[in-house]
Amino acid sequence: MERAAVTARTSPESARDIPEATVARLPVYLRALTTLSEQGTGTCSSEELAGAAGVNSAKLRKDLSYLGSYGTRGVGYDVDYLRYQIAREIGVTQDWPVVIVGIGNLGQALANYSGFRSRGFRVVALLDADPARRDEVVAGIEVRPFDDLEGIVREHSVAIGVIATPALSAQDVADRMVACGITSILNFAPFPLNVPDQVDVRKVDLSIELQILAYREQRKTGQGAPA
Amino acid sequence: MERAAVTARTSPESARDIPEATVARLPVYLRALTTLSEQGTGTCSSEELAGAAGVNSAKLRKDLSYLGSYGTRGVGYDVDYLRYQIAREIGVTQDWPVVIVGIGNLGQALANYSGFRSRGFRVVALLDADPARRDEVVAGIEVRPFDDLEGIVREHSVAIGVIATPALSAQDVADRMVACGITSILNFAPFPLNVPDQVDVRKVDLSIELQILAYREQRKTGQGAPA
DNA sequence: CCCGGTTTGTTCTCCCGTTCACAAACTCCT
DNA sequence: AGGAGTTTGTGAACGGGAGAACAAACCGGG
Ligand SMILES: NC(=O)c1ccc[n+]([C@@H]2O[C@H](COP(=O)([O-])OP(=O)(O)OC[C@H]3O[C@@H](n4cnc5c(N)ncnc54)[C@H](O)[C@@H]3O)[C@@H](O)[C@H]2O)c1
Ligand SMILES: NC(=O)c1ccc[n+]([C@@H]2O[C@H](COP(=O)([O-])OP(=O)(O)OC[C@H]3O[C@@H](n4cnc5c(N)ncnc54)[C@H](O)[C@@H]3O)[C@@H](O)[C@H]2O)c1
Repeated sequence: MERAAVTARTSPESARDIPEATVARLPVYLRALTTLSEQGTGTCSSEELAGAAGVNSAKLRKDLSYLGSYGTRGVGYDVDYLRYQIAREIGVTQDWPVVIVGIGNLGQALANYSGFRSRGFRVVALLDADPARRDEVVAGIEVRPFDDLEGIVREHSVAIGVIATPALSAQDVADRMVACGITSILNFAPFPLNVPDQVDVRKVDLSIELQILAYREQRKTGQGAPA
Repeated sequence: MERAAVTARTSPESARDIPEATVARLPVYLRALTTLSEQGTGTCSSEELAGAAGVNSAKLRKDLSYLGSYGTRGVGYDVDYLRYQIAREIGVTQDWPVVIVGIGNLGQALANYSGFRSRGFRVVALLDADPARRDEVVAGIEVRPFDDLEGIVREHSVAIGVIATPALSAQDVADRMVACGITSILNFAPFPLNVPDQVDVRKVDLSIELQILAYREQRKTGQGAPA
């Protein structure tokens, strides 16, 4: 493995570079472990956990092996211990401040979602360019003008921004975010954002998901049109 | 590849099996082409289209080659012609009826989203188990009891269902959907659905997206904690 | 102390997707 | 008509991820 050299020079504790695909599954394991823990399960095998997470057990074990050797052969994994290790690896042991820009249909739903808070994300501000939206209070947070972005980002050291504006505004918003020092963006607008290399963007595009389903659906029915 | 046999029996025109990854990008190209068309662009090169879609031009050409040879060497692609070909391949030349179950924060945002309609998806019903939600009208559509699912699915030949209920209800809802004949599910609840093989599920998990960003963010700052 | 049963961690192989690079094909200008 | 310039479509090399399979490690009982 030629990556051994690189791995060796990184910092001592848990800093090996984890494959992209594995990183995307760790949150799923985390959630499954939380559920198991709440059910009072103290220990679980890779088979059980894989079942709860909806993945193959071999894949699960391989994924966990990137973090280190946290299991015990012949026994399994200690639920709470493993949960903490994954949480620490992902970085959700502490709170991440987040700003949401674009408080329309989707932005309001996001602001109202309790699942973010419980997973280590704290919405510190809701921003919207529309003056009519000011003074509105969504999820107990006042909607503020978009120009307040820079001040808020500095004050709370915000690193993560969420874009829920129309597609046409998305690039402008992203540019402003980057200028303020935000380095991670979750984009709901159907527009391919152009950002500097050091800035990470993840996009969520609901229409695309439906279109993928439509494609498969069409093939199932022998490309017949729906009703 | 053992799936070749299956492919062979499908109908003659444009029924090659397209790689998963390509299918996921076709909607992106479709949107980029629509934008170009609205701007009055009649022809575009793979380089231009790739730029508008945010991908590599080589990848774009390879993706399009799975559909057939719709370009002209030395010239490029006819925007409207290519757009139609992709739309036909995906199956969005006709309307797909869709039901949304769970009309809470997220379900309401989805119901109000105009982008689905314009991309070939028609919300035929909003369903919720909470009696308090009945008689509410969201996006001009009346919220109906969950038990109406079967009748609606039959009446409109619905093949695609969207789940926006809490995680604990998601599996029940999915089971009911499958029992009614729905064969494609878009799941927003953070729960790994268990469905028969012939049913396609795509999940959208917003918390996971944020957690992936948090992981990368943590590595950027030398695993330091945020403010 | 030893042995059978269990489960992890890892190795190996295969497949899918990405990217490079280039020949084939087309246009336009002379 | 021919050649220069442009752009597509694809063959081939490469890297990463999925899954099977197995050896190493652990537990408990005798
Ligand atoms: N609603 C959904 O379910 C849904 C589904 C899929 C995709 N999307 C996408 O998510 C985005 C938001 O959707 P929506 O339905 O909430 O739209 P919306 O029109 O309800 O809300 C958009 C909000 O963004 C604000 N805004 C516009 N320009 C801005 C700017 N430059 N700076 C700050 N704020 C600005 C508007 O004032 C408005 O409040 C869109 O890009 C849409 O395509 C939404
Ligand atoms: N709101 C968000 O932005 C957001 C973000 C990420 C994930 N999610 C997920 O999306 C789902 C919905 O989120 P939400 O914020 O809209 O929740 P919500 O509580 O606002 O709405 C859930 C709705 O589902 C209905 N419901 C419950 N059980 C049902 C059943 N068995 N059949 C039919 N309807 C039922 C409830 O009556 C309620 O109206 C949740 O699983 C949540 O984790 C939401």
